[in-house]
Amino acid sequence: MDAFELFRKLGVGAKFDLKRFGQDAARFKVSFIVCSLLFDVFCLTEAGGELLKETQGTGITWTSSLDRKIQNLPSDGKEKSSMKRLKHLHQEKVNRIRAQNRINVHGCDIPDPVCTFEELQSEYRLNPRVLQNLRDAGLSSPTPIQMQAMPLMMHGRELLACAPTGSGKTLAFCLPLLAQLQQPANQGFRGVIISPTRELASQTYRELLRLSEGVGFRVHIIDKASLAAKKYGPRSNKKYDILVSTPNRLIFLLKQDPPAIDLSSVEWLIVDESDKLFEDGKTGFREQLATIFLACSGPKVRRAFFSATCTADVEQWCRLNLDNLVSVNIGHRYGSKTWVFHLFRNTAVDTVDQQLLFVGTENGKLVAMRDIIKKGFLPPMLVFVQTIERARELFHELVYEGINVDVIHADRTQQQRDNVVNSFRSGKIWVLICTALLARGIDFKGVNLVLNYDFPTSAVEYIHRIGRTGRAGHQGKAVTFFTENDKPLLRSIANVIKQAGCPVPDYMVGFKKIHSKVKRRLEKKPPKRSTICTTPRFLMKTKGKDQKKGNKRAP
DNA sequence: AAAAAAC
Repeated sequence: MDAFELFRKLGVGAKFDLKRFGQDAARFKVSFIVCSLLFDVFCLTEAGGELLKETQGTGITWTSSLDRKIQNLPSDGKEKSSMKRLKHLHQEKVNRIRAQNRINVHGCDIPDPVCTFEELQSEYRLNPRVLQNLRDAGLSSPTPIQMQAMPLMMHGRELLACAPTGSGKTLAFCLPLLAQLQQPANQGFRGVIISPTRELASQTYRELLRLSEGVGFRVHIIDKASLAAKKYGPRSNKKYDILVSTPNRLIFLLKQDPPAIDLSSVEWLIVDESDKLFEDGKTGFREQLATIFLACSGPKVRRAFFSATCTADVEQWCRLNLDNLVSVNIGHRYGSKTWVFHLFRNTAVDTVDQQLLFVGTENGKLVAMRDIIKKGFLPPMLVFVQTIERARELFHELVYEGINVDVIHADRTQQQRDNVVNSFRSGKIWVLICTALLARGIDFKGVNLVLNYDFPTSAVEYIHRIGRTGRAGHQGKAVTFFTENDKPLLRSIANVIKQAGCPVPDYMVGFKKIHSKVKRRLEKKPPKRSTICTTPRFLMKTKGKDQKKGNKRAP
């Protein structure tokens, strides 16, 4: 592709809502980010023509590193100054590509973004078979996060990457992982990917299998820790390359005596949904992650963190602990106080039509739910509730409605969980009731509606839930029920919806921020959620009492 | 606050 063609393509894709941009910039403190962006917009409109002429003459393409080209030029005085000019022009182009794709980078010596997958082969020696597998999967050009994260990983840079739900993060780390490992080797695992749920691990695993088909990489997933202990133990032949796992299964292997797995050859440790895996506290993931970090003891280990939402905590940790960190943000990042909020629209969330629906009370939810079913809806639909118990209850309420409905949560057996996911993928299940288990990372093709039956407890949770629809540029819809009880949290979610460009009643965003005192009180005394049930009260009470008595009498 | 994560 020559410079002209690319310039044209980039020009067509450019859409800056200058009016909105101006308002936002005025409303919030203008930072260097705004300045650099305005500069790029200026370059795009004013300097574009001149730039085009110059690059056409030199035959420089976007796809190769300019420095190398410059080295090949003869270096008398005249050439030298034109070299400088070229270098400058090249930097402007790179800046513009980043601005147009909303790629924000932070760090030193950052490689240029790639604009095509082919560059991974020409510049970074990606196996041509992997490229073919990509084409077979119908993937033609990299998404913004892939454009920047892939060359970074190819240069062995440790990174913290934040990009919207459904914007291709999995591919953004799988491709460079395959490219960096070059070919299968018999020295034990060289790549490890950690996921917060088994469902996500298995999805990533299958994605890796598909990408590496015909290349011979041995990709593994720990599906049963006891079996895996034999497979990867000290006596094994080490014929494996990449491992995908949830934290505890891996730790189980590490804690055997002697350890049933050796991670000392790991070159890449990738933490998917990193803010989730950084969750602290007694039962949080953080300690588990720390154990895994320590086990990857090799001198060559590099680490990469990916998520749609990034907490200040993760960012801080990365700044302190990673080597020459680069952070990449696509659009703007939620959950970090250090970032300038509200400047961009989140591209993934742009593709989701988001609605808030007042249903009055707990009972109103069931009425509204039945109404949606009665009116007819376009399956598949994903329904989020807050607890396992409520997932069960809602399932029992809907199972007689004459629709194909099922339920998934961590209390179901692995077999049941796998079956449910498979049937939902194949379309056998129309309505799937779920807990936070499915909130992150899961890529169901063509979910038409995400229904938040229970109000999400945070904006972050909301973003991940509704991110199950509207993926990879497709259109999706999300409806969120709310009752009187949910009003304290309404403001933050209404703001997310408003930023995404969906209409929200003014009074909602006008709600006062809840004071930390009030918040604490709410945390101590969470509003008691009634159960989901249509059985008349008097029947319930009798049944409940009887059960309790029975329990007490039992020895 | 709940959910998730080993056998």
